[in-house]
Amino acid sequence: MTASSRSSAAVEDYLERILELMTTKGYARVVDIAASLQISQASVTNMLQRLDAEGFINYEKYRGLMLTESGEAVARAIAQRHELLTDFLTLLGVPSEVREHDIEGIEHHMSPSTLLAIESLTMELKKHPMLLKKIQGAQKKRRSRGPLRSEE
Amino acid sequence: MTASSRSSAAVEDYLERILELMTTKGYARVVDIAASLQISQASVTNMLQRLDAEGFINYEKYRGLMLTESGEAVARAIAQRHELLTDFLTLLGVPSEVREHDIEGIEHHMSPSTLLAIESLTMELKKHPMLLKKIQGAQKKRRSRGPLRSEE
DNA sequence: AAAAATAATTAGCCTAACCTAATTTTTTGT
DNA sequence: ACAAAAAATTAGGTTAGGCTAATTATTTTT
Ligand SMILES: [Mn+2]
Ligand SMILES: [Mn+2]
Ligand SMILES: [Mn+2]
Ligand SMILES: [Mn+2]
Repeated sequence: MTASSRSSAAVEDYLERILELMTTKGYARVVDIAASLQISQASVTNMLQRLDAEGFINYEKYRGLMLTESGEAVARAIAQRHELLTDFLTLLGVPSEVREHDIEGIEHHMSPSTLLAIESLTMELKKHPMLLKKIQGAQKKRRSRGPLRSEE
Repeated sequence: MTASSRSSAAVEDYLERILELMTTKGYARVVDIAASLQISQASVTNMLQRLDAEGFINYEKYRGLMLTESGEAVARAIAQRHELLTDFLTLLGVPSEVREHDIEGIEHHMSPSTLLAIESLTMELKKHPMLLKKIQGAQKKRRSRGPLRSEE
């Protein structure tokens, strides 16, 4: 922890994706990150310079990047948070595309307290499959009956 | 629904707060909105012009504003979404300050599917107080034992 | 060893949301 | 009715995080 402290949503998304690319492909070039985040290469270059300046990666022009110790730790925490949320919403039966889209947004706004609560809840729900069935059933019903609004 | 369609987080927060002020105080002046959102009056004026242009409010310079039919409908939906999340996280025992802070962020990133799932879950959880006790208990334990990290 | 293709960088713009300072309008107190 | 205070607006920034087009560096193909 050298300086700043609070990371933006964008920084978190970059770090998360870099770690994922490193893990799955073994490297994370500008062009890979750009494709994966659906962002221009120019924007990626720009952010990499910033991540380097903030000590999350070691970055050498044209030569590539490595996560620093600190950067990797942060990235792993971000990935874990994302996984917990995936776990939770999957359990509830949220369809995977919308689920992942929502998680990409909400993950940046969850404090440790809230995450802990959801973790406890997730663990408990896994022990009660009947309850989960009921919850999923309730959704189907309400989805088919009224699409939105009303009841006031 | 005149034109654009997707509202930003900022727009949603303004509409939500305007409705709340209207409800609790009977009016929402620039100065009230500014104080409530902790934002400068200049920024509020700016946003009000935009909300008027987008058809969410009727706004007359120096004279005040009213939510349009459409603006009020949107604001009510936003408020309801916020309430659902408050209900849910309260049930889980997330402390109120952190809870409200988190909700202010995440509420803008939840699709109808996810909200429906959480609504079903919340209803079900309310029927099982023992389960809630267990969840809250689990959090206390993990909070006191390891503050963060480790276990790998 | 070139030439061509691919990857990366730089330069210059853009927009959303904020801000402060200055100005104008409205409301309030005497 | 007028001065003072409060509220609102305008003018002119700033910052984050995107973009495209042009340029430069690296890698691959012939
Ligand atoms: Mn994300
Ligand atoms: Mn994520
Ligand atoms: Mn909010
Ligand atoms: Mn809210």
